[in-house]
Amino acid sequence: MSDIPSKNEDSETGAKRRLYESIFRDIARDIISGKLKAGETLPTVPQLCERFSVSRTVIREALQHLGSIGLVDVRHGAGTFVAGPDKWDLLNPSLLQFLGEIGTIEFLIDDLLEIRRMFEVEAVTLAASRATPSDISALEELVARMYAPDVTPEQDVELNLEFHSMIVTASHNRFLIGLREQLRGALSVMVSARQRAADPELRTVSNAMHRQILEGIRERRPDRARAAMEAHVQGAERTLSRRSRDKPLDSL
Amino acid sequence: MSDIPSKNEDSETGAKRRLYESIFRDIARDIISGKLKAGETLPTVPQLCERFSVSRTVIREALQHLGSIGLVDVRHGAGTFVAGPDKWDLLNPSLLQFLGEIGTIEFLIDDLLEIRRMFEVEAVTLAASRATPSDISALEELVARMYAPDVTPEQDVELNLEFHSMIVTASHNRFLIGLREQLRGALSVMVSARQRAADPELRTVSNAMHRQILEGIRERRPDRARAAMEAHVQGAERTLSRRSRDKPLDSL
DNA sequence: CGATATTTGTACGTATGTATT
DNA sequence: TAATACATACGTACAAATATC
Repeated sequence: MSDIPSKNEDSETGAKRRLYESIFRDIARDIISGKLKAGETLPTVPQLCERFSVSRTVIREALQHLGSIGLVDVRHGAGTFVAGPDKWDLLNPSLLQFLGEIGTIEFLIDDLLEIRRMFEVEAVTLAASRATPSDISALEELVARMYAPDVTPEQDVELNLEFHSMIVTASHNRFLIGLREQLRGALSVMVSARQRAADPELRTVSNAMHRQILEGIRERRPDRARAAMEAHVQGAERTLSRRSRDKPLDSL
Repeated sequence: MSDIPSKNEDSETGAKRRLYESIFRDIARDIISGKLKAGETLPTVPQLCERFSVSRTVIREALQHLGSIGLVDVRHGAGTFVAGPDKWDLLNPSLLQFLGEIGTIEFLIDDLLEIRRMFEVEAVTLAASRATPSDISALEELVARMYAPDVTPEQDVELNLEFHSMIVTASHNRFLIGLREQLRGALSVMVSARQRAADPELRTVSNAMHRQILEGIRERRPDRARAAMEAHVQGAERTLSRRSRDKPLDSL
């Protein structure tokens, strides 16, 4: 035991702290990419220990995480089995991130757009009847920043996510706020995808809509805020939806 | 080491398998009940090891779980701090169960009703445009069972939850289905509460509404299904809401 | 500011229990 | 029944973050 680094770092990606993570990612990759097929069994825990040169503790942790997002089914006494896509927990941010990195999320786009529409529209309806003065001034400040001329595309994505996040906060529904955390990864994937797919001029249109939404909230007119949000989300649907199109978007 | 039972069982409740669970529950109880106040520090890990006579592994697991539902904040190098209610993860089923057992969930009822309304209404709208013949026949069979004269209150709760669960399945939106799992605990709490609070005659009214919802789905009329679900959920809101009432419900 | 003590984090190896085959 | 495989818990060692003097 002499050449073990004092800090666990991946030489390529840098910044990896937990040993189980790289193992988790390795196996997850193989499952998502289809290299490991549903129903197959993984090697036994001692075999995995040897292959990855780690202790049972680490392998157990990796398998637990894989199990918690539905990629494998660990059965006491029997073995660890690869699970099919229907068992995957699509709400899990790390799984979504993998799907974005490795495979494709195209097959989820329409489901995502739907859930986004209902979530955002309901949130803004509540926000328009409940936002506090401090909620509103925070939103105003954010919208002002969106209008700045020197906003980079990355910043624009960030500001967009922040805008929608603030509206959920302003809904003052604690479950909605909890669900926002669950959906954060999914929404993030979509906002980025839209920006890649859309015209550069989109930002002007989008900002105008943000302002309308804000007006609806500020004037405490839930119907107006709701309608503005519906229009806004429909814009994303037009850009990204696969269901309502004949031709596929190859820019996605 | 002679009188240690070969299986970890709680003599009272029976069926407890993991050592960390009882510790987790002990501490969670003290936090939810207010015995431990926000900002206080828990004993150090070695102290907890001694107090509960278990190893670090077990204490660590208990603290991790407490942290994952937001009851404590474990800070590397500093200690473990009790978190305030605003940090609690209300979507977590075990936390909700605790709140039901120990404290009260009254303060959450209105938030719950709102989230339920939006969730159910949107789900049924999608279901009405997408339900497959097998979805529909499963719903029909379930509604028929609801009309049986000898349904116990417990069965009625179960059938209700199953009805709503099936509608989500029939929406064929994979994220909605994922969220259903997240919300299952919360919805369950509410359906039970309603049954306790409502008139016995409610079941007749409620069943009629279930039938209307089913009709809307079967006829592929999203608007009709949506309206029926809205009426149905408003019934629950009338029974349970605290926001729209002057007098508190003492039957809750 | 720096040295030191305290506290949590990670990983190891091992022993034993329990479910499945 | 026996063999296999996962599950739980223990104790230890060292690393890393924080607090304190």
